[in-house]
Amino acid sequence: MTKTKKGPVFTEIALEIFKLGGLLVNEGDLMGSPYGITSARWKIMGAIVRAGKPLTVPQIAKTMGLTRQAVQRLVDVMYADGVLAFQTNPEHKRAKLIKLSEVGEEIYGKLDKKQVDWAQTCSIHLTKQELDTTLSVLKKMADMFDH
Amino acid sequence: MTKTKKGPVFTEIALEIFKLGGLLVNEGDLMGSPYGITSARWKIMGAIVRAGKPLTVPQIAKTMGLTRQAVQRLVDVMYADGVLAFQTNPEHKRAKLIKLSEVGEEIYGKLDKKQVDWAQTCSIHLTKQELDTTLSVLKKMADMFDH
DNA sequence: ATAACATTGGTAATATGTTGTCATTATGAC
DNA sequence: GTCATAATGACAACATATTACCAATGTTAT
Repeated sequence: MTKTKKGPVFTEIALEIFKLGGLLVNEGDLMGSPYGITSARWKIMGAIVRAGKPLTVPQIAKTMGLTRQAVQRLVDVMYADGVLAFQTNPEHKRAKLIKLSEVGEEIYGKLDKKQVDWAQTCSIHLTKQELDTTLSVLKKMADMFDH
Repeated sequence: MTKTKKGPVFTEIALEIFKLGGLLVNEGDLMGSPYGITSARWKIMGAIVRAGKPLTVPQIAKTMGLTRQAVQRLVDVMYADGVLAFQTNPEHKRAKLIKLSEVGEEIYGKLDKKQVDWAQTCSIHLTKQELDTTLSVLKKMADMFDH
Protein backbone atom coordinates (compact mmCIF):
# COMPACT_ATOMS: atom_id res chain seq x y z
CA MET A 1 0.00 0.00 0.00
CA THR A 2 2.26 2.77 -1.24
CA LYS A 3 -0.61 4.73 -2.73
CA THR A 4 -2.06 7.75 -1.06
CA LYS A 5 -5.09 9.76 -2.05
CA LYS A 6 -3.17 13.00 -1.76
CA GLY A 7 -1.78 13.16 -5.30
CA PRO A 8 -5.13 13.53 -7.05
CA VAL A 9 -6.19 16.23 -4.60
CA PHE A 10 -2.94 18.06 -5.25
CA THR A 11 -3.67 17.89 -8.97
CA GLU A 12 -7.16 19.28 -8.43
CA ILE A 13 -5.67 22.13 -6.43
CA ALA A 14 -3.27 22.95 -9.25
CA LEU A 15 -6.12 23.08 -11.76
CA GLU A 16 -8.18 25.22 -9.43
CA ILE A 17 -5.26 27.63 -9.03
CA PHE A 18 -5.08 28.05 -12.79
CA LYS A 19 -8.76 28.88 -12.94
CA LEU A 20 -8.70 31.15 -9.90
CA GLY A 21 -5.72 33.05 -11.24
CA GLY A 22 -7.77 34.14 -14.22
CA LEU A 23 -10.80 34.98 -12.12
CA LEU A 24 -8.76 37.06 -9.68
CA VAL A 25 -7.15 38.98 -12.53
CA ASN A 26 -10.67 39.79 -13.71
CA GLU A 27 -11.67 40.98 -10.26
CA GLY A 28 -8.63 43.19 -10.01
CA ASP A 29 -9.13 44.61 -13.49
CA LEU A 30 -12.71 45.48 -12.59
CA MET A 31 -11.74 47.22 -9.37
CA GLY A 32 -8.90 49.09 -11.03
CA SER A 33 -10.63 50.11 -14.24
CA PRO A 34 -12.06 53.40 -12.86
CA TYR A 35 -8.46 54.49 -12.30
CA GLY A 36 -6.95 53.05 -15.47
CA ILE A 37 -5.10 50.44 -13.42
CA THR A 38 -4.98 46.76 -14.39
CA SER A 39 -4.31 43.85 -12.08
CA ALA A 40 -0.72 43.55 -13.25
CA ARG A 41 -0.01 47.23 -12.59
CA TRP A 42 -1.79 47.15 -9.28
CA LYS A 43 0.42 44.27 -8.18
CA ILE A 44 3.54 46.27 -9.04
CA MET A 45 2.29 49.12 -6.89
CA GLY A 46 1.40 46.69 -4.13
CA ALA A 47 4.85 45.15 -4.12
CA ILE A 48 6.43 48.57 -3.62
CA VAL A 49 3.95 49.67 -0.96
CA ARG A 50 4.20 46.43 0.97
CA ALA A 51 7.99 46.66 0.93
CA GLY A 52 7.68 50.01 2.68
CA LYS A 53 10.46 51.50 0.58
CA PRO A 54 11.42 52.06 -3.07
CA LEU A 55 12.55 48.91 -4.87
CA THR A 56 14.60 48.15 -7.95
CA VAL A 57 13.04 46.33 -10.88
CA PRO A 58 14.72 43.01 -10.06
CA GLN A 59 13.60 43.30 -6.46
CA ILE A 60 10.00 43.79 -7.53
CA ALA A 61 10.28 40.83 -9.89
CA LYS A 62 11.65 38.62 -7.12
CA THR A 63 8.82 39.60 -4.79
CA MET A 64 6.13 38.90 -7.36
CA GLY A 65 7.61 35.77 -8.86
CA LEU A 66 7.95 37.32 -12.31
CA THR A 67 10.91 37.86 -14.60
CA ARG A 68 12.65 41.22 -14.37
CA GLN A 69 11.88 41.83 -18.05
CA ALA A 70 8.15 41.54 -17.46
CA VAL A 71 8.38 43.96 -14.55
CA GLN A 72 10.66 46.33 -16.45
CA ARG A 73 8.10 46.63 -19.24
CA LEU A 74 5.30 47.44 -16.81
CA VAL A 75 7.44 49.86 -14.83
CA ASP A 76 8.34 51.72 -18.02
CA VAL A 77 4.73 52.17 -19.14
CA MET A 78 3.61 53.05 -15.62
CA TYR A 79 6.33 55.68 -15.44
CA ALA A 80 5.15 57.03 -18.78
CA ASP A 81 1.60 57.06 -17.39
CA GLY A 82 2.78 59.01 -14.37
CA VAL A 83 1.90 56.56 -11.60
CA LEU A 84 5.48 55.60 -10.82
CA ALA A 85 8.55 57.75 -10.21
CA PHE A 86 12.25 57.01 -10.28
CA GLN A 87 14.79 57.81 -7.60
CA THR A 88 18.52 57.55 -7.94
CA ASN A 89 19.96 54.63 -6.04
CA PRO A 90 22.85 55.70 -3.83
CA GLU A 91 24.08 52.12 -3.71
CA HIS A 92 23.83 51.33 -7.38
CA LYS A 93 24.21 53.71 -10.30
CA ARG A 94 22.49 51.49 -12.83
CA ALA A 95 19.57 50.07 -10.88
CA LYS A 96 17.18 52.94 -10.23
CA LEU A 97 14.80 52.78 -7.30
CA ILE A 98 11.11 52.75 -8.19
CA LYS A 99 8.48 54.43 -6.07
CA LEU A 100 4.90 55.59 -6.47
CA SER A 101 4.39 59.09 -7.82
CA GLU A 102 2.00 61.41 -6.00
CA VAL A 103 -0.70 60.45 -8.44
CA GLY A 104 0.21 56.81 -7.93
CA GLU A 105 -0.05 57.17 -4.16
CA GLU A 106 -3.48 58.71 -4.48
CA ILE A 107 -4.76 56.04 -6.83
CA TYR A 108 -3.26 53.25 -4.74
CA GLY A 109 -4.92 54.58 -1.62
CA LYS A 110 -8.34 54.41 -3.21
CA LEU A 111 -7.67 50.99 -4.70
CA ASP A 112 -6.48 49.64 -1.38
CA LYS A 113 -9.57 50.82 0.41
CA LYS A 114 -11.71 49.08 -2.19
CA GLN A 115 -9.63 45.94 -1.96
CA VAL A 116 -9.83 45.69 1.81
CA ASP A 117 -13.63 45.79 1.66
CA TRP A 118 -13.58 43.28 -1.17
CA ALA A 119 -11.38 40.83 0.73
CA GLN A 120 -13.53 41.08 3.82
CA THR A 121 -16.71 40.45 1.87
CA CYS A 122 -15.12 37.55 0.04
CA SER A 123 -14.09 35.84 3.25
CA ILE A 124 -17.50 35.99 4.92
CA HIS A 125 -18.35 32.38 4.17
CA LEU A 126 -14.90 31.05 5.04
CA THR A 127 -13.57 30.42 8.52
CA LYS A 128 -10.31 31.88 9.78
CA GLN A 129 -8.97 28.38 10.19
CA GLU A 130 -9.82 27.40 6.62
CA LEU A 131 -8.10 30.52 5.32
CA ASP A 132 -5.01 29.99 7.50
CA THR A 133 -4.66 26.39 6.37
CA THR A 134 -5.09 27.37 2.73
CA LEU A 135 -2.50 30.12 2.92
CA SER A 136 -0.09 27.78 4.66
CA VAL A 137 -0.49 25.09 2.00
CA LEU A 138 -0.14 27.57 -0.87
CA LYS A 139 3.03 28.99 0.67
CA LYS A 140 4.51 25.53 1.07
CA MET A 141 3.66 24.82 -2.56
CA ALA A 142 5.30 28.03 -3.72
CA ASP A 143 8.43 27.26 -1.70
CA MET A 144 8.52 23.84 -3.32
CA PHE A 145 8.77 25.30 -6.82
CA ASP A 146 10.58 28.52 -6.06
CA HIS A 147 14.07 27.47 -7.06
CA MET B 1 -15.91 45.56 16.56
CA THR B 2 -16.84 44.84 12.96
CA LYS B 3 -13.30 43.96 11.96
CA THR B 4 -12.18 40.44 11.32
CA LYS B 5 -8.69 39.21 10.56
CA LYS B 6 -9.93 37.17 7.63
CA GLY B 7 -9.70 39.85 4.95
CA PRO B 8 -5.91 40.24 5.07
CA VAL B 9 -5.45 36.48 4.93
CA PHE B 10 -7.75 36.34 1.93
CA THR B 11 -5.61 38.99 0.27
CA GLU B 12 -2.44 37.01 0.98
CA ILE B 13 -4.07 33.96 -0.55
CA ALA B 14 -4.90 35.90 -3.70
CA LEU B 15 -1.29 37.08 -4.04
CA GLU B 16 0.00 33.56 -3.43
CA ILE B 17 -2.33 32.24 -6.13
CA PHE B 18 -0.87 34.70 -8.62
CA LYS B 19 2.63 33.58 -7.81
CA LEU B 20 1.77 29.88 -7.77
CA GLY B 21 0.02 30.14 -11.11
CA GLY B 22 3.27 31.17 -12.72
CA LEU B 23 5.28 28.53 -10.91
CA LEU B 24 2.87 25.76 -11.88
CA VAL B 25 2.95 26.83 -15.51
CA ASN B 26 6.73 26.48 -15.30
CA GLU B 27 6.44 23.00 -13.82
CA GLY B 28 4.03 21.93 -16.53
CA ASP B 29 6.18 23.40 -19.28
CA LEU B 30 9.18 21.50 -17.95
CA MET B 31 7.32 18.21 -17.77
CA GLY B 32 5.82 18.70 -21.21
CA SER B 33 8.87 19.98 -23.05
CA PRO B 34 10.20 16.53 -24.06
CA TYR B 35 6.95 16.07 -26.01
CA GLY B 36 6.63 19.60 -27.36
CA ILE B 37 3.64 20.21 -25.09
CA THR B 38 3.23 23.39 -23.04
CA SER B 39 1.13 23.80 -19.90
CA ALA B 40 -1.64 25.52 -21.82
CA ARG B 41 -1.87 22.74 -24.40
CA TRP B 42 -1.65 20.06 -21.76
CA LYS B 43 -4.60 21.59 -19.95
CA ILE B 44 -6.66 21.49 -23.15
CA MET B 45 -5.88 17.80 -23.50
CA GLY B 46 -6.66 17.24 -19.83
CA ALA B 47 -10.05 18.91 -20.12
CA ILE B 48 -11.02 16.57 -22.95
CA VAL B 49 -9.68 13.44 -21.26
CA ARG B 50 -11.30 14.27 -17.94
CA ALA B 51 -14.64 14.84 -19.67
CA GLY B 52 -14.41 11.30 -20.98
CA LYS B 53 -15.78 12.36 -24.37
CA PRO B 54 -15.06 14.81 -27.19
CA LEU B 55 -15.93 18.40 -26.38
CA THR B 56 -16.66 21.53 -28.37
CA VAL B 57 -14.42 24.56 -28.07
CA PRO B 58 -16.88 26.49 -25.88
CA GLN B 59 -17.27 23.48 -23.62
CA ILE B 60 -13.52 23.26 -23.13
CA ALA B 61 -13.38 26.98 -22.43
CA LYS B 62 -16.14 26.72 -19.84
CA THR B 63 -14.36 23.86 -18.09
CA MET B 64 -11.05 25.68 -17.93
CA GLY B 65 -12.38 29.12 -17.12
CA LEU B 66 -10.99 30.65 -20.31
CA THR B 67 -12.61 32.49 -23.19
CA ARG B 68 -13.64 30.43 -26.19
CA GLN B 69 -11.32 32.55 -28.35
CA ALA B 70 -8.27 31.58 -26.31
CA VAL B 71 -9.21 27.92 -26.54
CA GLN B 72 -10.04 28.14 -30.23
CA ARG B 73 -6.58 29.48 -30.96
CA LEU B 74 -4.88 26.66 -29.07
CA VAL B 75 -7.14 24.01 -30.57
CA ASP B 76 -6.32 25.24 -34.07
CA VAL B 77 -2.55 25.07 -33.56
CA MET B 78 -2.80 21.74 -31.76
CA TYR B 79 -4.82 20.37 -34.69
CA ALA B 80 -2.15 21.66 -37.04
CA ASP B 81 0.47 19.98 -34.85
CA GLY B 82 -1.44 16.72 -35.04
CA VAL B 83 -2.22 16.18 -31.36
CA LEU B 84 -5.94 16.94 -31.67
CA ALA B 85 -8.52 15.64 -34.14
CA PHE B 86 -11.96 16.89 -35.13
CA GLN B 87 -15.17 14.91 -35.23
CA THR B 88 -18.45 16.03 -36.76
CA ASN B 89 -21.04 16.88 -34.15
CA PRO B 90 -24.32 15.10 -34.85
CA GLU B 91 -26.14 17.60 -32.65
CA HIS B 92 -24.55 20.77 -34.02
CA LYS B 93 -23.34 21.35 -37.55
CA ARG B 94 -21.18 24.34 -36.67
CA ALA B 95 -19.55 23.30 -33.39
CA LYS B 96 -17.15 20.48 -34.16
CA LEU B 97 -16.23 18.03 -31.43
CA ILE B 98 -12.57 17.98 -30.42
CA LYS B 99 -10.78 14.83 -29.37
CA LEU B 100 -7.18 13.69 -28.99
CA SER B 101 -5.53 12.22 -32.07
CA GLU B 102 -3.70 8.91 -31.76
CA VAL B 103 -0.46 10.81 -31.32
CA GLY B 104 -2.17 13.02 -28.78
CA GLU B 105 -3.41 10.02 -26.81
CA GLU B 106 0.08 8.57 -26.72
CA ILE B 107 1.68 11.80 -25.58
CA TYR B 108 -1.02 12.43 -23.01
CA GLY B 109 -0.56 8.97 -21.54
CA LYS B 110 3.11 9.60 -20.91
CA LEU B 111 2.47 13.07 -19.55
CA ASP B 112 -0.21 11.81 -17.22
CA LYS B 113 2.04 9.14 -15.79
CA LYS B 114 4.69 11.76 -15.11
CA GLN B 115 2.15 14.09 -13.58
CA VAL B 116 0.73 11.50 -11.21
CA ASP B 117 4.20 10.83 -9.81
CA TRP B 118 4.83 14.55 -9.61
CA ALA B 119 1.63 15.23 -7.67
CA GLN B 120 2.33 12.43 -5.25
CA THR B 121 5.86 13.65 -4.59
CA CYS B 122 4.65 17.21 -4.16
CA SER B 123 2.08 16.23 -1.57
CA ILE B 124 4.47 14.29 0.66
CA HIS B 125 4.86 17.08 3.19
CA LEU B 126 1.18 18.00 3.23
CA THR B 127 -1.57 16.16 5.08
CA LYS B 128 -4.71 14.89 3.42
CA GLN B 129 -6.74 17.19 5.61
CA GLU B 130 -4.71 20.25 4.66
CA LEU B 131 -5.12 19.42 0.99
CA ASP B 132 -8.86 18.80 1.32
CA THR B 133 -9.39 22.08 3.13
CA THR B 134 -7.34 23.96 0.57
CA LEU B 135 -9.21 22.48 -2.37
CA SER B 136 -12.51 23.25 -0.70
CA VAL B 137 -11.58 26.87 -0.09
CA LEU B 138 -10.27 27.35 -3.62
CA LYS B 139 -13.45 25.89 -5.09
CA LYS B 140 -15.59 28.20 -2.97
CA MET B 141 -13.49 31.13 -4.14
CA ALA B 142 -13.86 30.13 -7.78
CA ASP B 143 -17.63 29.79 -7.37
CA MET B 144 -17.69 33.25 -5.84
CA PHE B 145 -16.22 34.86 -8.96
CA ASP B 146 -17.52 32.50 -11.60
CA HIS B 147 -20.38 34.65 -12.87
C1' DA C 1 44.56 47.31 -11.10
C1' DT C 2 42.77 43.90 -13.75
C1' DA C 3 40.32 40.04 -15.21
C1' DA C 4 36.35 37.12 -14.52
C1' DC C 5 31.82 37.04 -13.28
C1' DA C 6 27.17 38.67 -12.06
C1' DT C 7 23.61 42.15 -12.37
C1' DT C 8 20.91 45.37 -14.79
C1' DG C 9 18.54 47.51 -18.68
C1' DG C 10 17.04 47.11 -23.31
C1' DT C 11 15.14 44.74 -27.22
C1' DA C 12 12.99 41.11 -29.94
C1' DA C 13 10.44 36.86 -30.78
C1' DT C 14 7.05 34.03 -29.10
C1' DA C 15 3.14 32.11 -26.10
C1' DT C 16 -0.94 32.90 -23.63
C1' DG C 17 -4.90 35.34 -22.72
C1' DT C 18 -8.52 39.24 -22.93
C1' DT C 19 -11.95 42.28 -25.30
C1' DG C 20 -14.28 43.65 -29.32
C1' DT C 21 -16.33 42.91 -33.78
C1' DC C 22 -18.44 40.50 -37.64
C1' DA C 23 -20.66 36.86 -40.23
C1' DT C 24 -22.79 32.49 -40.00
C1' DT C 25 -25.45 28.96 -37.98
C1' DA C 26 -28.74 27.22 -34.32
C1' DT C 27 -32.46 27.70 -31.28
C1' DG C 28 -36.79 29.21 -29.53
C1' DA C 29 -41.00 32.06 -29.34
C1' DC C 30 -44.77 33.08 -31.88
C1' DG D 1 -42.43 28.88 -41.12
C1' DT D 2 -40.57 33.34 -39.62
C1' DC D 3 -38.21 36.32 -36.91
C1' DA D 4 -35.55 37.60 -32.80
C1' DT D 5 -31.97 35.89 -30.07
C1' DA D 6 -28.05 33.08 -28.78
C1' DA D 7 -24.02 30.41 -29.92
C1' DT D 8 -20.07 29.61 -32.75
C1' DG D 9 -16.04 30.54 -35.52
C1' DA D 10 -12.86 33.86 -37.35
C1' DC D 11 -10.13 37.76 -37.00
C1' DA D 12 -7.77 41.85 -35.01
C1' DA D 13 -5.89 44.75 -31.37
C1' DC D 14 -4.00 44.73 -27.15
C1' DA D 15 -2.09 43.21 -22.30
C1' DT D 16 0.69 40.11 -19.89
C1' DA D 17 4.40 37.04 -19.54
C1' DT D 18 8.41 34.00 -20.99
C1' DT D 19 12.96 33.01 -23.16
C1' DA D 20 16.92 34.55 -25.45
C1' DC D 21 20.26 37.72 -26.44
C1' DC D 22 23.33 41.92 -26.15
C1' DA D 23 25.49 45.92 -24.10
C1' DA D 24 26.67 48.40 -20.07
C1' DT D 25 27.62 48.55 -15.30
C1' DG D 26 29.01 46.50 -10.75
C1' DT D 27 31.35 43.19 -7.88
C1' DT D 28 34.84 40.08 -6.54
C1' DA D 29 39.03 37.39 -6.57
C1' DT D 30 43.69 37.66 -7.43
